[in-house]
Amino acid sequence: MGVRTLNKEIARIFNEIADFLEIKGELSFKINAYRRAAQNIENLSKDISELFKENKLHTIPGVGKELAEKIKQFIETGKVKKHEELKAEIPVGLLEIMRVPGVGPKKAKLFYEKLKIDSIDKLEEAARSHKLSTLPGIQKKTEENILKGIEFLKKSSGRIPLGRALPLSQRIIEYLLEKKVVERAEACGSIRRRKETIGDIDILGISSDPEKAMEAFTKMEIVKEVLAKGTTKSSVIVEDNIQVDLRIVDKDSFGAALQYFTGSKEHNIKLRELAVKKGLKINEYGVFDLKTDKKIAGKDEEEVYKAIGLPWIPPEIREGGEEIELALQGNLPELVELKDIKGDLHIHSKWSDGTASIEEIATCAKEMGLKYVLIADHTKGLGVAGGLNEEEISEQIKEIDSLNKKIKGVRILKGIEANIQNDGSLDVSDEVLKSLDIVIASIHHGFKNPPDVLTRRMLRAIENPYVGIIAHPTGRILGERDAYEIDIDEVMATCKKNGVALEINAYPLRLDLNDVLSRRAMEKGIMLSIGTDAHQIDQLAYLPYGVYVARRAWLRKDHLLNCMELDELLRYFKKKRGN
DNA sequence: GCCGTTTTCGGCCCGACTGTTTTCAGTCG
Repeated sequence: MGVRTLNKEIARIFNEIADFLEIKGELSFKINAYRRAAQNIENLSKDISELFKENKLHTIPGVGKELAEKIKQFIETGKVKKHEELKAEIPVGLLEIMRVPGVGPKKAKLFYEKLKIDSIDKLEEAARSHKLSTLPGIQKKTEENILKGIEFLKKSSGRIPLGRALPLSQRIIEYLLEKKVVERAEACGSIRRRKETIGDIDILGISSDPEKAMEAFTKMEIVKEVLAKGTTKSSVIVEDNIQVDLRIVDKDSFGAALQYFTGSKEHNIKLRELAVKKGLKINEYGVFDLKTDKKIAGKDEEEVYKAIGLPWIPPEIREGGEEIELALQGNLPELVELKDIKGDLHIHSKWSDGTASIEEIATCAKEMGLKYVLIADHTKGLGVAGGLNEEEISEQIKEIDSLNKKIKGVRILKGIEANIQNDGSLDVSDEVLKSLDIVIASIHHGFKNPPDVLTRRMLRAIENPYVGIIAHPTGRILGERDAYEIDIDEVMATCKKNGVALEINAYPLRLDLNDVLSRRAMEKGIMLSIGTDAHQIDQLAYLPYGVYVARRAWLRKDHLLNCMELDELLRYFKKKRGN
């Protein structure tokens, strides 16, 4: 199996084992052990097979003797014995049923044992014909809720990309502020942690009149359905079946609530364990002394972390990995910030399939406070995108030279997004590549090549001395296309050897490399490069999404090409080419 | 199933809401 999915696959199997064990009514601690290990494996920056080879599986938090054995089984045979046994014992349909909101392991088991329900269709049929309410503890209301839950599940498109959820949450917050029904509001949950996809939108607010806030929130134009409307909490469904929750808390508890609702769950559990050791208790209202029950913090987040002896931890790295241990030692890295970014290193103009002129791009970038932009249009191998031939590239270079004389304060860099062909060569001659400041190369076709062919193509491109950056290295598009099956570790090793950078493509549906792989690249000493891949002028605004990935990958500014000053950047690539 | 300057055995994070009850289990975040 290609390394790209191994960590995820093992995490998925452990989560599934946990689901099965829940149905069996196993001890919750055992179930949580599987879930904790799954979470840690998914966040692991290293490929798990590497740890296996080095006999270091036990260094993964939450992995002991038993789970290490199961990981070994999977790596060696592609299966986990216990998982297979559980699958034979319990129909997988029960896991599907548990995805219906309101149905957990207990109800799934009850429905299966009493009514032989092992699919969502059968569940729907049984609820409609009121067979469910013949069971103990189930009445009309539960049947109705289950039907609603099934409806929701069918309509919902799964997780929403951050690029959609974040702006939506910001619009809702602006609206609440404008209506003056909240004094302050923040999106929390995975939006605040800037995860690439979001389940639902959680907003936390302070208000002197919570009921008025609830009224305004549930009456928003975009609301399609009100799920619940209480005095301090309401839930609504807006366009595209996205659920939005608003909670109002006291000013004195805002920090504690923000911390609590930002998560992640794993991070919060570790935090609370640490608090208990210090004789404290954390909940969404504050930090309390266990003995006296006296509240000692809660107003803001800094205070909450400080109360348990920690510095404030950036939301992007609150995943329950090693951030708490490092914070305790005072060794948290200084994560890169948007203000550290000096340029956008991947932009298309109307010379190929973009819509903006180079002048418009440069002017906009200057307004954004950027010092440089890399124009990287497609090349002739990508006919559908109006890719440029050598002659056109030379003409574009002339235009950029003259624009650079005209526009001051921002430097337009000459680049190209060369197409990596089937044999790994580029569709542009070295002679032309030589005349450019920075060359990007990427794969745009033949994704389904066998993994070794794809990998070889990529390696050859990286070895081209003029190539500086590999764009969208895994080719995944959220909700549309999985990453291609390249051997990413071999790609990284070759990048390292040749001084080639890997891109964090900031286009919200790409975010490629993702957070986990960007971190792995950084740990291997590879430079990363943020590019918006903008095809329209307003898409230059995607730059922050690249920074979010970088922060989730624990990058500092010295890990990113974009944080170099212009002359430093140019020197870097001159040196790489050997002149 | 994991884990250890209190412990190699006995702990393991916290609270709200809902629907069903009549004190609570199940579900969720």
